[in-house]
Amino acid sequence: MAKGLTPRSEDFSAWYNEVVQQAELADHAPVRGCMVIRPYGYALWENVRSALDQRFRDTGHENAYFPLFIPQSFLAKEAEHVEGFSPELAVVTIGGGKELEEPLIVRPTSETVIGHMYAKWIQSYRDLPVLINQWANVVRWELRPRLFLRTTEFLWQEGHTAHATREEAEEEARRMLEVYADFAENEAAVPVIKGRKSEGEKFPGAIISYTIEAMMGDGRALQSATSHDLGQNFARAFDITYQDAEGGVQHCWTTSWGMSTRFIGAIVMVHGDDNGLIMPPRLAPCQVVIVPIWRNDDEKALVMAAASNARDVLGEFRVKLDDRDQLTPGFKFNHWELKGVPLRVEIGPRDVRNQQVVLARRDRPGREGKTDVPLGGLRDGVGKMLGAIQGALFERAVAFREEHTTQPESYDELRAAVARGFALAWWCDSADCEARVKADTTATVRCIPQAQPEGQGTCAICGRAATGKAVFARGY
RNA sequence: CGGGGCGUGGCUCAGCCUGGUGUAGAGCGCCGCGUUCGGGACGCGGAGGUCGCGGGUUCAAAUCCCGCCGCCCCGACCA
Repeated sequence: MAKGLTPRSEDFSAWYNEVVQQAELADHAPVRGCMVIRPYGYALWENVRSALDQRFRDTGHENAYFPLFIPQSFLAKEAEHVEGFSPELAVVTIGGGKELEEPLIVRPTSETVIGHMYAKWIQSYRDLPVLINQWANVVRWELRPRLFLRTTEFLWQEGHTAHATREEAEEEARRMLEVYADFAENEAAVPVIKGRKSEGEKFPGAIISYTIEAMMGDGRALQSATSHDLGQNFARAFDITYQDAEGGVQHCWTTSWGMSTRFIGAIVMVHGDDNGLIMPPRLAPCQVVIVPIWRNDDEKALVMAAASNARDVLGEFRVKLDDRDQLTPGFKFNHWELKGVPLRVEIGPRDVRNQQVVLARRDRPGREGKTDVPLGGLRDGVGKMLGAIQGALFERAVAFREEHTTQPESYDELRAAVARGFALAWWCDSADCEARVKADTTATVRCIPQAQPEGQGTCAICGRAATGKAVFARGY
């Protein structure tokens, strides 16, 4: 076990805070609730960003940038929206030393400004659909901040689209949910449940909110991305209209969807172990670290030559040669394990003699994860093993989720189930039952999964006829 | 906002209860030199602190009293 790192089983929350800071992903900023994303954490975010951005482009979206400041009056135009966001707004009242005529909101999300602009830009059905994404920072004055999971300012992308018909908008919202799920599972190795938010949990101003929910290493759920069908709510509020082919004037149908730096927290909490982070290879800032081992200057020359050669051979991967000569190999092993580098290449005099290296997998601690690989097969071996680690992390996360998911029939069973993980339970879709669970257990309806079982049941809370199965869990 | 905890070198903390031990300590980290290096090395030398801030009590305050500020953790809110 890592020195100075609280075991996950002892205090998951302490483990999380320690690993985020010790692995140098992020640090607390001087302003409460704000964080500094350090280079290692930012590199991870950049990899998340590229993988998502490519998917957005592939689905026809373009990037743009809208302003940080929003006139206060804009927020008020959509009733649910203003009600939902008012408590957590940062408001600028002074600019250039003078009190502003109208206070400015620091954007908590951009539906309103973007809606305002879309109203200007959209005239005809020929202008539709508008498919825009922006990468930006937003500010929400949250009550209890936690690094990555809930910070006052955070980074995200927010997609905003406008369509001619309800069906198109609905299709877009669902498409982007698929994009998020594909990203989460295939890039981050984080298995997710696709579903719909309950009425009480949906985005302020949306008619339907879709979500992907992931299980963290303590059995709690994290909403990892959302995609909203906004119906015509914002189009009406901001007068986003178009003229159709028949000459009539119609309101657009809009969507919005986002994934944030919060997802970094999911990567940490899904894969990490008592030795620190485990980065999924496809997103890892550093995929392979080479640790040279020597006893004297002669060996050092020999080993360093082999090590830098190995680095060149592995040029297609994100590789680092740790040539710091004041640190022992054992220290470096632990250091890079804390940082979650998926694969380590050890090269010592013995390996140089044998024309081989030792590969050590981060996801299998100790000797069990080590294999000898001949130099000739290094490049292929590393490629294959990174793929194997990516797959193993996903499988492990799926297995963990299955182990911690139960299908309660009774209310007592449901209460027990949410204490240790997900409860997939029949639910009558009533807010009363949802509120009762929340009051008794702090768990909420995380989503109503797309994949619904055959047959029918009765609500595990009230016993009335259920409308479907829902995932109940404690969330972040 | 409710509950709990904490502010002392870069980090983690001891010292405070019962004021005075003389230049305020430790471990880790950091700097220099040397020996080491296949799972968190060691020796020697060194740098670094207005004890969160402001008052008060006292011959004397890190220590006692009052006020303030900040941070962390748990809950309500939330991506």
